[in-house]
Amino acid sequence: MKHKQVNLSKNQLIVLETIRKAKKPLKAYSILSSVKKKGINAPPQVYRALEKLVEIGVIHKIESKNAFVDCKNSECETSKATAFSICKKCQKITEIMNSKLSTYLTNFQDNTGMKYEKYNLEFYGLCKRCKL
Amino acid sequence: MKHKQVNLSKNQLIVLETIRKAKKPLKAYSILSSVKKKGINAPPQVYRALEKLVEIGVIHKIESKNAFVDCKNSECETSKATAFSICKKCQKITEIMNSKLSTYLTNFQDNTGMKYEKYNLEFYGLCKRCKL
DNA sequence: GTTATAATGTTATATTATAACAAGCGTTAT
DNA sequence: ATAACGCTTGTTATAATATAACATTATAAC
Repeated sequence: MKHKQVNLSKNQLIVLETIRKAKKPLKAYSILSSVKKKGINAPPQVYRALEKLVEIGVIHKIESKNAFVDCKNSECETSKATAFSICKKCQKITEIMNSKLSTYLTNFQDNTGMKYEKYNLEFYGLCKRCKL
Repeated sequence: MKHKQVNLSKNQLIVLETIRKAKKPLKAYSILSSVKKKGINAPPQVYRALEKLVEIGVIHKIESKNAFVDCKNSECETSKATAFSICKKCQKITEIMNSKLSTYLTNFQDNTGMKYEKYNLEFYGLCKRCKL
């Protein structure tokens, strides 16, 4: 399943391309400084684009870092079920795509009677390289 | 198992008590304004206390809200394995204590070779009351 | 008691995010 | 065609969150 086809605005496309080209999660103000030359001048323009892109699921926010990555998961139509691993040392962030995990969490029910619609999971640790 | 016994400083105790008395997660600056009358004057004093309290696991940070709650889980010695449910409507936040979930996540291994030491999971949805 | 070390206090500022309003733009009702 | 409306984008200003840098005070080591 491909990403939902949406007509993205000019600013949304610029921000999305910037995030896609980056090798690591980008912060909003870092995006802003990258796109000033393309006519995006002010924070609200970036934050609005980010909000829309998160909403449609083509990017995700790493909450504990206030940073944004593009979604590598072609199954991911919306940002409803996200999981990341974050290396505490090199800060490398990887989206975890594991269908057993997502099935488990999507179906998780506790005893409070709450209906979960969305989750975000962030694992921290040392990546393969940094473990050495 | 009880919380690790640590000698908390005066500021740490004041901040902890403030969070414990609150019925919902508190933001750092809201804590600051509550504790000004007790001699805590500036953000770094609050943030340092919060950092220590998170480290020893007596409070947790709700990353997607930048807010802090006290840990209700007597098993929770450090903030290594945390899960919350967040009502999108009333913002009520509850710590999920479910040993099957925590066992599952603590033992989770993906194929990247990363050793996970810690995780934080946040579920969003509608609580029992707000569903009606 | 003096020196080193760590903890706390203070000032200033950096970083992240949004409110509020203005300008543009497409739709449609006349 | 154009006025009136709603929606998106641009702009200015400021709010909210967090930390750097340095000063002071307390604690420990000798």
